[in-house]
Amino acid sequence: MTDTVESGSRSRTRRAILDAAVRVFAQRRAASLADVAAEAQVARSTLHRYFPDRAELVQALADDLLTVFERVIREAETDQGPARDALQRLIGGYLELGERIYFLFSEPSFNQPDPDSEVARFFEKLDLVCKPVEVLIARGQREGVIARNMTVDWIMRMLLWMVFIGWDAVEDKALSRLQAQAVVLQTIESGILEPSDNQ
Amino acid sequence: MTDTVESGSRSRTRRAILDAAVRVFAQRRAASLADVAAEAQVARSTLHRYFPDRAELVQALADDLLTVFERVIREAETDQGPARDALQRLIGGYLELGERIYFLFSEPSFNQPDPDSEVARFFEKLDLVCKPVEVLIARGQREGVIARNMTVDWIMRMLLWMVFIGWDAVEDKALSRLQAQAVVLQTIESGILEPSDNQ
DNA sequence: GCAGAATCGGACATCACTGTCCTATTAATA
DNA sequence: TATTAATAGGACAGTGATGTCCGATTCTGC
Repeated sequence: MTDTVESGSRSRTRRAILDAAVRVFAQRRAASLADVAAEAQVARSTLHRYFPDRAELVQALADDLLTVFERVIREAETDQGPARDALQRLIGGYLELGERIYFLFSEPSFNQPDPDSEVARFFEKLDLVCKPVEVLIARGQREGVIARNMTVDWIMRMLLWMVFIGWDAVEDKALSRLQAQAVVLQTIESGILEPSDNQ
Repeated sequence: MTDTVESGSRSRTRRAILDAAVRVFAQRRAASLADVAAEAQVARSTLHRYFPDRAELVQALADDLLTVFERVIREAETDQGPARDALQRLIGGYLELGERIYFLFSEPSFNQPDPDSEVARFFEKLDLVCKPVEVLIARGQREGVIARNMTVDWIMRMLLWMVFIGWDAVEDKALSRLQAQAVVLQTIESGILEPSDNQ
């Protein structure tokens, strides 16, 4: 790590590029680095000085995502209180990830990473970070709150995707942010059927 | 339309290319035309004779998707019987779309089509084809089967995405095809919570 | 105000993909 | 079998993104 201490402007520029990249890639997954630089109001050569090549930028984004993920999950305190409440907190947190989650699903190089690549390592770390969620879901099933006939894996991937779908709907102006939060939660928890009492 | 009557081999080659394109693009959205040609076991020059440029290939795929969509929705007979049964039939049909549905969500040029483009026209047609689904959902809400506090738009987009997620899980070997069908249906209908009677 | 850091704004070579074109083969058909 | 249709397999130029490099300019801290 050469950048043990960064000057204020350096770290500010770095952040600006990272944020711009999130925004740009969220809008168009195949955006060029020139687009990112433009969005960050930075010369393309400057971008290349911070991130020598595209892969490094992507990885910085991935690391960034990992950090936010970790924080969101930690703040949801998934091991506290009733599983259902914890799940609600978690989903609320996930929704904060916003555009970042889109990146997770759309980055081309994430498609089918060969093992032993940087990308593969990222997904391993992601698994680690998501461990508490796994534990929470298993707990929910034990407590009889979450359907036992679904695999933990399915529920975990579904959770993430649903948040993404909600965000996508907001992007499309189909829902407001607030509506999205509510409707995503409801859909995940109880689906689209009207609760029936004649079951 | 110059190709009023195609020779047997011509239409066969065309189909082979189209099918190969679906497979290849499903695996890697940014695949090159060379990849598609290779998968179709056809020279790249041949591919270009059938589809002069990439846009034409994509549009042919889109038209193809539209056809299948139309058939699936028609076969689900969304206007027959109880709304819930019709919904189940529909979801079953959607699942047949398989890889094709991935194309719908992943094709880069579909990201933010400018109005009055071929892509925009495709989405208009898609809306038309999906009209029966819209009607079905509205009917479900009137009949008190489907949650009334969700917009029809949300449910429609959620349906499609959920099928996609299920297909994605199958791709990842996380679920078998049969499991996917069941778990997607259950998730859409009643979410992940265990039905509680103390509500 | 000055020195060093950071940035700008290009020029440049490279690379992968694309679309066009042409000739030699192979397949289909009358 | 002769003729036509269809394909293979390249060569080729154009294009846009990428990564490198460098001189000129602007910003920052002292």
